[in-house]
Amino acid sequence: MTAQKTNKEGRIGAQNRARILAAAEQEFALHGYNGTRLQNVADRAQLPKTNILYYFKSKEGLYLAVLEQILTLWNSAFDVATVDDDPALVLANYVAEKMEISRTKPEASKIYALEIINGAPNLSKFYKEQHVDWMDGRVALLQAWIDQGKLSVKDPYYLLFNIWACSQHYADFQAQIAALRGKGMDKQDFSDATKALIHMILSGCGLSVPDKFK
Amino acid sequence: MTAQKTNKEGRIGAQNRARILAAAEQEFALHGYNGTRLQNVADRAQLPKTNILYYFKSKEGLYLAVLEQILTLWNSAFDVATVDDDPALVLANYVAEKMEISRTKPEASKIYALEIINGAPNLSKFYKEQHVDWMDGRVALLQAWIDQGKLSVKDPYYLLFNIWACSQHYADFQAQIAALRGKGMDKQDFSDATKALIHMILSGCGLSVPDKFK
DNA sequence: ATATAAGTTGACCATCTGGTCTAGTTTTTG
DNA sequence: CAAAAACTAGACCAGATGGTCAACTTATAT
Repeated sequence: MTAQKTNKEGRIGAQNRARILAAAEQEFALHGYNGTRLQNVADRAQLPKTNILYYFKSKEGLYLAVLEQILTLWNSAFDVATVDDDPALVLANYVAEKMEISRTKPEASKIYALEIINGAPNLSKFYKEQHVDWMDGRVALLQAWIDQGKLSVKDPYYLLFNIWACSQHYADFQAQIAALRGKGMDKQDFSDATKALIHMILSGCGLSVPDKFK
Repeated sequence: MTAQKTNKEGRIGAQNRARILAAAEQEFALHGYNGTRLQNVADRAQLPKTNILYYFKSKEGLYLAVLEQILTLWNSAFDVATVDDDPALVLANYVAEKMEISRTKPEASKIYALEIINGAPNLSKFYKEQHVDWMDGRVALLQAWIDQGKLSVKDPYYLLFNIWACSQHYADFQAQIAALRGKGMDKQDFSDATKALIHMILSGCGLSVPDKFK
């Protein structure tokens, strides 16, 4: 071997990639995959369109990169909770985390929603299997709490679905929410909505709300 | 004036319109507005593409017709509930209605969700105003129940948002739900999910579940 | 310093797709 | 039975858009 391969990506490259990814996230969230124009992504990133194709092989490649970045957001303390933890605290924290993502990263939530609504054609088999494994583990944990009499729900699946549904709704449907309320949700509104949601979820499980979330 | 204008639409026309609308609903739900090809709608409706443009002036016209049809689904007994009605019964019925729509008309829910996620660019000003009026009225009703001590929630808005979020989730995210459960939701599963949701919603409001929904 | 890799850029193309045009056929109506 | 309206349908086009190409400039490493 002769000269060692350089890092294959200079500082400029890393910076531009990030710029493009951020711009693409906005555009995909706003217009969906098919509605997004590479030219618009380029304009938003203030780079010529050709550069996007230089860094990402194709529109699909760009989308997959955005999607991959989004999936890392889903990580949570709930992932590693055990049967010895307090269900009320764990669930309340999980809801609060989810709501915080909806507040700070609504674009990510929207892109994910669009992907699922369209039948998840671009989520890798690997991710799907991993997600099923995660779900199995969390359902088992919830079931253990149920068996211990710490949690009162019939089916753990529906509990998780409802948590996701409500928390993501505040990101995905923000246009409707703002229209119906007459104003957008500010930080305080999110705090109130989070408390309301935690109250509802925990009440439904026969748990009382920890002071921290009252 | 000479001959009176005929009905402007024969029997064939009405039938074809319905066929096209049904096909378009499927396609729009599956691929979104931009991802939908008129040719695919035509194939699904088993009609030549040109016919679609004949009955609906343009792709946008077709989409608007589909959307309009969908909005009529949203009508509910809750719309006309009064302060003298029983909150538990009214809310439980409302949730059950919403879940039934998710079960029987998931495409409609998906198209609506796609529309809102993208900022509701095609919902008419008229519809939006009407929706705000509806919301104001329903919020007032909920507030009246709260004032009477029949209902225990801090903010009626979040209650309604959470009801919509959960019920629509079972339609919009059916791909994810089926993947995580290992099988799709059948009628019995929907019945269970509906009971779980009603239990959660009513618990969160300090209401007990009517026998009918247990 | 200079060679090599990384990054930039405008010109250009192939294809796809919504929509038009025209010419015809069927249905309805008086 | 005509005449008019409703409906069918293939051929075709204009514009948009993802993507390629080749030439160029800048950065990096020895």
